[in-house]
Amino acid sequence: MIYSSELIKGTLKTIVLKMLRDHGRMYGYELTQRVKELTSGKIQLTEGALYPSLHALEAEGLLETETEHIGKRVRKYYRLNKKGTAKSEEKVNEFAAFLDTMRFLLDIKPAH
Amino acid sequence: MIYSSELIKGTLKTIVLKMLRDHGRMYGYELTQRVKELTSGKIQLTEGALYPSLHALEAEGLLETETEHIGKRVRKYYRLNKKGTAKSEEKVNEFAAFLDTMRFLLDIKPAH
DNA sequence: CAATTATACATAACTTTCTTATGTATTTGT
DNA sequence: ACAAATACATAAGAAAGTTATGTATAATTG
Repeated sequence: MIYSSELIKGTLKTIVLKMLRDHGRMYGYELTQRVKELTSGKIQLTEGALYPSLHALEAEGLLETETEHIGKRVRKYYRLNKKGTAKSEEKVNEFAAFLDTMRFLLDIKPAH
Repeated sequence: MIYSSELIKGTLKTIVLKMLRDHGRMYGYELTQRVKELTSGKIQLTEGALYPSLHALEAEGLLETETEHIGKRVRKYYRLNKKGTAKSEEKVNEFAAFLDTMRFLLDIKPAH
């Protein structure tokens, strides 16, 4: 089952920031693949959502970029800066608290 | 802390369907208050989101309504029908699975 | 007892954040 | 050779909220 996209909505930036915190520098396509792998295909980031989101995070001053040439192809790597690292922690913590509240509200049993 | 609204986005219908499954019939304002209470104010449903959402659920054939007059004021009660009850269970289960996936992806420790 | 706050509904304009579609181009696998 | 995968980007449209506004009645409080 791929989650209905309305659930993903609002969590994309959090996912990206966490992935970058864990893996150091990453490029867009890599992010889509890594998340797909880690979730057994249950969460699939679309490029139409991801690239604008990366641009937005960069514009917010959370990411640094470096471009690399792989053969004739261009690859754009993103990396968290200090502000981005702090934001990443903040976002994940906020989401964790949200999870807790929702688990209580919806009476969801903790996953063993 | 009130959760940034982007997180709530996509969960409103799930919350409403679950509340109705637990409490039987409820009216809109009551829903806002009940959710606020249960979450210690951390989730506050706005009327601008809730009423259209209730109308949509009704249009989807998941809810039955009855109007009651309290003094001179009108109150519109909503109740799950059979289809709505099934949908409520489905939505909560889907959200529970999503939570699990996100907990893994974001490496969030289970709450106590 | 006048004024504020709470109760109770509804809708419209706007914003955010996705999806879907489209475009370009290179590299790899069959 | 052709298809699929890699790799970026943007634009049109949809979904689902927020904020603002509107209408009323009931309860509370200085």
